[in-house]
Amino acid sequence: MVETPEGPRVLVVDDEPAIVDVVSMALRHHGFGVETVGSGREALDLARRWRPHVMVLDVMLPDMEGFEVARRLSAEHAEVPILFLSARDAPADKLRGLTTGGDDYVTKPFSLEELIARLRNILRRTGTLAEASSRVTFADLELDQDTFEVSRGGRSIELTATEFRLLRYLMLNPRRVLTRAQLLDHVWSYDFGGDGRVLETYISYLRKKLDGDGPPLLHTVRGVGYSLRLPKA
Amino acid sequence: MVETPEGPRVLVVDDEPAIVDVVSMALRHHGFGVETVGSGREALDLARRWRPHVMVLDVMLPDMEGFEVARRLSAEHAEVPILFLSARDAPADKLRGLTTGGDDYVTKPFSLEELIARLRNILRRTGTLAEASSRVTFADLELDQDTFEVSRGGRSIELTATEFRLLRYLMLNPRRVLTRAQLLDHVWSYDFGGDGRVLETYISYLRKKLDGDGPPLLHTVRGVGYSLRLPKA
DNA sequence: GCCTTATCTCAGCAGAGTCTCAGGTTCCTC
DNA sequence: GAGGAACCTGAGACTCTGCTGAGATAAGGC
Repeated sequence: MVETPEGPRVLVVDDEPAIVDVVSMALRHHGFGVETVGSGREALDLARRWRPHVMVLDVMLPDMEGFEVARRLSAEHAEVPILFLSARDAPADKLRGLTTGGDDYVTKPFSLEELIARLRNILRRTGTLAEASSRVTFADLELDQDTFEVSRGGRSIELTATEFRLLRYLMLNPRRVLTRAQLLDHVWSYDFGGDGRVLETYISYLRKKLDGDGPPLLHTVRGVGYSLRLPKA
Repeated sequence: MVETPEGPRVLVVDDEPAIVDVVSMALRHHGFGVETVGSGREALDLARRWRPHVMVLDVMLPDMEGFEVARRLSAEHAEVPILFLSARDAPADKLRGLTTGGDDYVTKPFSLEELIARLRNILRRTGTLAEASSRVTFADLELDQDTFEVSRGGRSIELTATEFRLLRYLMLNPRRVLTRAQLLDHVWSYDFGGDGRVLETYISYLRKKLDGDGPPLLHTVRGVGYSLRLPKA
């Protein structure tokens, strides 16, 4: 009844259909096998039967807290690493202790880039994902997804959180032209409804910080989007 | 009752007959199997019975929003990747999030080239279209739809957005003579009402950029249109 | 609560891109 | 070869996109 997916199995648990939809679609697109449920009870049930590699779990569910789901699974020695989704005002003390286990959390609203990066992190730590490296490079650019360090030609560069997400997404898709919509979708939070011109502002910031010395790597493709590539010699 | 088509099955959903006609004709001509309906209810019905590989779906339908159609199919685990058609002034926040899931959108008025290119993209991503490459070649011409790079004989060529669409259409139909009307329809938006002589201007631009060195590939067929072919030796 | 930092909005500017037009050229028909 | 139609192309106008600095707003740290 439940098909066997190709990639790692992810169980998404949230009672908001909008969130479930956008998250599960993005994950499937990235090659994960996805199942979704809307309550703690169903989550427990499917976790036992389907044995997911990781869960994306809202902390506020209609029937019980997400932490309770985690506690019960742990009690029956059916541990699953969990990426918690929390509201912005969730009790910080509970989220704190999470990053020590194999678990992690993101606060709503989050960007899909963020979610997927953290999910991969968890799977890497638990050994499900072979790909061990958290470092991405392009030309003389280096970016480490664990330490959040970025450097160009050995010179360290300080980036803000948004700048980092933007650069990471570009570096994960080198040379490909990414449209405005793709960038806004992946780098900004899924419910970002504002002016698309933020993007231009951040491109400008990034350029100032990393194209300052050396040949420009961040190119505008007029009428389409942006792309990370080496200037032709 | 519904015939089995050769190519990928596309379900076109729009309540404007003009759009449905022009789109479905273009798709059939490109080897797609096409069915059309004019409302959300019919779309859901046919999607369940006919199992299309992809849907072209207007966001504004008489009985429900296109997003609602997508949501319902998703809810019953009958996901179909969707290319949304939206009015230019559609709420940006809803269109956001589409490029993440495997879905995509074009805003009206669109060019058929654009539509077909994005459709192919979706089918490539979902694995329906075997042809994995985003690169098109003809003679010593190369064109990459992901990076928007074009080169002739290894020498890189810079094209503007319109020049690129025009060349892509020609390269996807090598040796065939494309009429003025076909070119205007596919490369410009379907309701382009302006002077048909733009086409000549752009052909001229293209010639200057890519027939500069090497034998001319872009040929005029007087009274009919243009064609991409090797000059006979 | 205050200060700092990050994020987003806005508006003006510069310039690329698109389209129109007109004069010149090529090709075909008779 | 003359005439006309189709086509080519350079120049210019207009549009529209993208860049950037400055300020408003929100978030985070002390």
